[in-house]
Amino acid sequence: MSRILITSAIPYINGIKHLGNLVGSQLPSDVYARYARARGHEVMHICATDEHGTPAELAAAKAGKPVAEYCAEMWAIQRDLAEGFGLAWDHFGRSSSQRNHALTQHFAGKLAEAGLIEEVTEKQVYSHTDGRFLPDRYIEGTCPNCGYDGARGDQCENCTKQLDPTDLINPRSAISGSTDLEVRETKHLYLRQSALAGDLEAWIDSKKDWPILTTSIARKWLKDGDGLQDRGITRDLDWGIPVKRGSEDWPGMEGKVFYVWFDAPIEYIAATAEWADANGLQDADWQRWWRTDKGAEEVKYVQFMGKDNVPFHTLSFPATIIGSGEPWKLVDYIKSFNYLNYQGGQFSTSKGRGVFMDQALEILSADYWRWWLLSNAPENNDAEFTWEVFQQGANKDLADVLGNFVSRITKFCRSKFGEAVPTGGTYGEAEEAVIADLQIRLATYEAHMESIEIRKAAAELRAIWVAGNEYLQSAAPWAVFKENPEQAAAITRFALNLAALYATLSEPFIPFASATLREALGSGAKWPESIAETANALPEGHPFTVPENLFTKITDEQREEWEERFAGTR
RNA sequence: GGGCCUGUAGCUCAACUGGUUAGAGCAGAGCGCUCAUAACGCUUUGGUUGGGGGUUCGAGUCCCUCCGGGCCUACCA
Repeated sequence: MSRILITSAIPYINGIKHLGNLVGSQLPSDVYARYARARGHEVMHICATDEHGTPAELAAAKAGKPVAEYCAEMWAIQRDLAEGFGLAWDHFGRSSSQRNHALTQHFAGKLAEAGLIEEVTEKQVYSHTDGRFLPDRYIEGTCPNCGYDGARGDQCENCTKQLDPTDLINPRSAISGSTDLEVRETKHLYLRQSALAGDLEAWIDSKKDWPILTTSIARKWLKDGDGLQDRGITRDLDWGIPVKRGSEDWPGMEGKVFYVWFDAPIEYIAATAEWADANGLQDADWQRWWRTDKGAEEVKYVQFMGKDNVPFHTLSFPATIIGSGEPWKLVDYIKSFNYLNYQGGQFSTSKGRGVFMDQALEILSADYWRWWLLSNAPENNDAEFTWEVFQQGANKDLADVLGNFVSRITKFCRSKFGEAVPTGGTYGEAEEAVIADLQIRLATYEAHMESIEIRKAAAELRAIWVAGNEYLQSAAPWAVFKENPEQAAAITRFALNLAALYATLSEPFIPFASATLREALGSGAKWPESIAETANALPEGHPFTVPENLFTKITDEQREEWEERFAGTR
């Protein structure tokens, strides 16, 4: 048994996440964490909200609330939705926590000591009307290249030309529309990532088994143009972590905060400290996950994220860790995901396009979403959600293959033998063959889970479900019963034990249905050492109840209604 | 513009470092079963692997080129 630290990319605070966000990090990390726990590993599964930055301030302003209050409310909403989806992390933290304040300031101090922080005076656009500096993206105007009026300060969406805000003709604030702008000088801290480029490249090169999506993005940033660029790690904002050197003030940086991408990944560590605090534990209890001098050397650390997050996790955060000169844990494996598209376009938070977590739970229970999203996870390519494919997949896999298997065997048993595992008869060749087949499939399933091949694991799990229907069909206890009730009893007993096995094996993907099934059968959750031993896990005479149908089918009427309902914007 | 990924049956995807007649699931067709959520099982029809060229004894896999889709490009996060 080993110790596995698992983090999911932390969702931004400014709204409810859509299914694309969910399948890109939180859902696969949950499957992996549940699997690792089931196998008996000691697991720390961490997530949090990412709360700082301009969009959070704007969203709070739009909601008419102080930003701290807004974030607290949104954190609670996201926590509840995560619970609704069965996302079982050990702690769901907040990047605005005191723990993260202290750690972020600590890292900045260490980086400064190591000579990796540079102070740079630069010019930035300030909006008098908005009372704030504007990020390049929040400045709009006419593109000097193509004349498009909606060009942003970083790039023109129309002609794709890279721009500088001062290039724009008639620049205005994208927030208020105000043209009362001025260019001001402001001082910021830069992390000298360029000085660490060699270390980072060697480290990336040593990761032979990482997804190509992960390493190719990292290499692109390392090699492109002049190589890895230094990165500004401070901003002129109110909401954020005040810039300090450890616990000391930082002269000249008063009133500034750290950039959200500097403090967000540090929250993985801070959230683990928050976990210790919340559970009345000591610093040593979280440090054994994160400090290689305090036990974390033996920890396997796995991160889950969408591809847009990869540069920060392969380069910026490791630069912070390595640059600190302290023995912090570096990630061992980064699992990255492509995007899930919605009905031929993109999911979009800003445009309200697609299905959002709260809406998804309103219309169906979490397992439908978990199963379909995970068995179609965008691992090697962007994937596509359409209502028709979703309906087909969920109905076939969950209702017909798994749900109906449980239904047919429990109801058959009830009608012929009553609601207890029947006694009599013995297992023979047919059962041995199923055991042998499932033993191989189990090994394949475990191998896919361990290499975090989510789609393949799901396909193998489905094949394990199918084996139950195949067995029943060929063993035909309903026919055998007429001639040889003892033999029919053995067949039924074997099939009931398969159902119990399925409850255990399916738990990482569909925890709610798995729990329902375990409760109905009165079965345990212990991961099987061998299939043979599970064939009698439910002993003769063991009472059970027939569960409600685990999954009802999505009807054509429902599908059409939802297709209509979610066609526009929320 | 640059970089990366990608194009395989009607649909969604497989195919370890190039190696025998390119495989699954869904959808379609036929048969069977009647325990079950009109569910299940068996059989079966679908592919010049986007086009063209090249390397090789051998190419879905490597190279060139053309066509299509997607992402990233560092101050949204």
